[in-house]
Amino acid sequence: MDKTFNPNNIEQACYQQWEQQGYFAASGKGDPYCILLPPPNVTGSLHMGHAFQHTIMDALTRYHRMKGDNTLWQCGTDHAGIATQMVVERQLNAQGKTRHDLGREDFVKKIWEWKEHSGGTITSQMRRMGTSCDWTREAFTMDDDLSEAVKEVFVQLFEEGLIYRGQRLVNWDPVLHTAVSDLEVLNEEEDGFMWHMRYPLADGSGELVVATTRPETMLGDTAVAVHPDDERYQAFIGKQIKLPITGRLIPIVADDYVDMEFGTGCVKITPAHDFNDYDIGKRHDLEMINIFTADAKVNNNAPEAYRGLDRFDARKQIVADLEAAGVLVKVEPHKLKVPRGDRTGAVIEPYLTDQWYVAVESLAKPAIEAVESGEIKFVPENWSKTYYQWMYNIQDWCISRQLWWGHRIPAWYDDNGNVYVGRDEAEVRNKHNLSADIALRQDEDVLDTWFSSALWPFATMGWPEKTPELETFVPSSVLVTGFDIIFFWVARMIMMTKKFTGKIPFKEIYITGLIRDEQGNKMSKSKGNVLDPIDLIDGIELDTLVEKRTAGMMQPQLAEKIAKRTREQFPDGIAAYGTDALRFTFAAMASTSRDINFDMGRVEGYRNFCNKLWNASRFVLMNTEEQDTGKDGGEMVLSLADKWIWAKFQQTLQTFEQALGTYRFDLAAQAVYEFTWNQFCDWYLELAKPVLNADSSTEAQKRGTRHTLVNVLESLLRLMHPIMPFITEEIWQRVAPLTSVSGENSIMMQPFPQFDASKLDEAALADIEWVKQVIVGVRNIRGEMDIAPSKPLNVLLKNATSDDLRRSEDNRLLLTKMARLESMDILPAGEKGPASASAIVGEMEVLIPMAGLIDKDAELARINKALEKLQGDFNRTNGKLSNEAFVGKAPEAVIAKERAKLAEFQLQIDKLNEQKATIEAL
RNA sequence: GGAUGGUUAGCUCAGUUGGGAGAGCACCGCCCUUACAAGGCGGGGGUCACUGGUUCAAGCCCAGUACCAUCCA
Repeated sequence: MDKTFNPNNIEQACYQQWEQQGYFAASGKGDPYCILLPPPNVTGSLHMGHAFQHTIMDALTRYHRMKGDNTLWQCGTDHAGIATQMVVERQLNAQGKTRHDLGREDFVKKIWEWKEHSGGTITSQMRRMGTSCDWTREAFTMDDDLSEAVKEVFVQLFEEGLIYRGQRLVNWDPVLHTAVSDLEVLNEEEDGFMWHMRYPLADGSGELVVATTRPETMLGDTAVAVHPDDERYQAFIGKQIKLPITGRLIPIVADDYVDMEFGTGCVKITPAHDFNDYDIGKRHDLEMINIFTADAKVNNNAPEAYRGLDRFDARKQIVADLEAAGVLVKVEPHKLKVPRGDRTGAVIEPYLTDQWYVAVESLAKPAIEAVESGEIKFVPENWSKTYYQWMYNIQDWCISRQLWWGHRIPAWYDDNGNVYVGRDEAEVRNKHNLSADIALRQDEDVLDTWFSSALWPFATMGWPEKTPELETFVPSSVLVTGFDIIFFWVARMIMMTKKFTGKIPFKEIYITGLIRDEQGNKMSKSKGNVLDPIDLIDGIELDTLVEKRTAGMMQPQLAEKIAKRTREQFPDGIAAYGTDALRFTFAAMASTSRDINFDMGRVEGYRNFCNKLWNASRFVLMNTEEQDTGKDGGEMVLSLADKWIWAKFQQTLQTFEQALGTYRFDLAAQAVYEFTWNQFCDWYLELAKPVLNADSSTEAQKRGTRHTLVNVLESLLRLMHPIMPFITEEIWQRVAPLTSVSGENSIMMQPFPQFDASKLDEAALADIEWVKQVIVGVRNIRGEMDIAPSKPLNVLLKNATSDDLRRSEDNRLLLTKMARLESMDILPAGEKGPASASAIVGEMEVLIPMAGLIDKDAELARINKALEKLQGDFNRTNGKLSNEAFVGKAPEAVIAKERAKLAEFQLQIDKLNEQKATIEAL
């Protein structure tokens, strides 16, 4: 084995081996355990959030596979309508072309080509992460079978009247020329203005001043509204306004939507371009005047002077004209929420169009019940509130998109505008008796991406066919995902799966935190703070990293700043930490918090941890390979340390499994880290050395310790495997032959360690605790008294109890080696001993005579410091115990504990005082 | 405006029915001791955001305040 752990030598070959052996497929035996991969965008690449969630899913998958469950991790990718279409469109734009130059058919063909080309990016990156999903079942939302499912669902919902077509106000992206859902619109506060304009009454008897953030929409105003209780405007209600510029007559209506406090208390109403106004328009039966084209330019419903103007140019022009007409009262700076498309950043225009909708109310009900009844559980539980909040206020879902990439809506129109829905044109003709000479054309639109991903839990299992997978793996066990798609995806999966299978899609929903940069900022291209998980695995040179972060930016002016920051943050680029270290980092950071600030220091720390494990394994192998490890029998005597490390391992195993059961990967990671480094490496290996090296050890003792070394390590590797698959496999391959394990020749197919209560040896735990205390006590004095580690010491044990005597005798060799003792003698009872530096272990004192070794003042200072602390502890505890209220009301056990503490403090204080006196007398 | 979460060591974070404040990294001192300097041994460092309340006892429970963050309108 190399002296340092070198991850890239082992990972890839290891993975290929697993995949070729078909280890990732469900075994067909045991309880079903299934995880659905939230399908990543097919043309995307793996980001830190994916890497994080995939680590968790893989840890769960590997754990359950090793536990003997029939484990399936169903993977696949999403066609991601808008996102993918935009990627390919941008490529075309770079060549000076648009998708319209190609036409729909060729453009879609281009996207498929691009999908073939880049579709493997995510999956190959996933392989680098070590994900053990069943690639033979990999699905794609636009695959034929999944497309069939989409059609089937659409048709069935339509036939039940749950899908309908209607004209509504939608969020229109004027760049993409498509409707987008509420969830795809970001409302951010921006600086704008509030224009106050004077609207004269038609009869010339007065005027109203309305305030608006969008003066250009006045071209489509069809009313002015005031609050019915507003005393200022009572006389105006029912009168008419003569709109400036267009001269149209519009009514003044009363509606309690109007906020009397806001602006002037008069609101202009533009039903065709504002959601609130739309509702008011409906209530008052107002005319809806659409004044924009699909590009958000002024259309022919407006006066000629403005036609063809972009909406923002039109705004300038209108404001100027209003000013010229003397009806502009004032302009104030104003902060307002501006809706922008999450893809394009374009200001979203509320726009009247024909769209397809899913009536969700009847679907939402069972979906809400599934969570309320506890059939589906959110982890952490709190997220259910977010879910309810949305579900209780759920709106019909606009599912049509004016895109070319996606599942085309299975609806056909004849020349009279009749619409027919069916699985294909033939079915439609057949069903509706439409002869071949009647021209039908299919709807041009495609379905929202989330429509198909909502079917993921059952469509990937073969629905609408009745497959065994559908029977076995629906519901799946747990969905691991981010809170950002609870609405987009999680809720919709629950609705659709309930509707079409009658079952829930998953029993638990584990909501992970969001990975942010070390300062808590969201990672984004424009901030230039993205990390590519693969770069953490393989490492990357500074220049390459800078180039990567600044290439292809939407806002090139930021490039310089990003380059500078990157050079500051990573002056030497990023080291190659390997997959296991990265995975361990993710696990260790997976606490309950909703934001996870990614800290490079942690990755480095866990890379070191890998190295530690590697070297500990080297040590074990050096001492066991080609030696008798007792795997074929032979007499074995287990030392106290051997029994102790087995006991510690049981505790660790328990903690680990408990943590995993509650999705506390951070606690699980901490448990293995602590055991491996602080117990196994720091203590057990050191305690094992004397046994292995001493001439006094019997062959049975050596065999026992070798056996323990290999077998604890082998068990530990299996314990860690779900989190760190590669390094554990690599080491296991060398360690396993030294043990008597059987079965498949890969750690990932081995059983997970089983808790063994008989190995939880309490006596061994207590005894080694004592040994550690003695050793640490001596080291302590060495460290603080500047005694060279190499200097052997004579120690005296004072006031030793029978337990102390037994323990000191039984562990003489260990104590001598590990505390580096020249001698260890027992002070006869009652004897004071020489002036010494001392360590207290229970009732016993470990004395290191000062003569020639220890400075009087230094030891006095040390004692005083300890006394000070002890006195503080004593006073606090004493205060409690002298408080009648405490003694009267606190539980017995707590009082007893406090009394014991007090006695302990007193004992130590006495001993220290005694030492102090002795030393002072020198 | 409504909702949710956060505020603990220099940094990133744990703290599980309320009962002696923890980890990793960073920092300081000493060590190339035959697994590991990506290491070993030892050490320093915290009015647990603030104010009040409940309690014998509060980082933890309750109320309020401040700041930060996210979601919804």
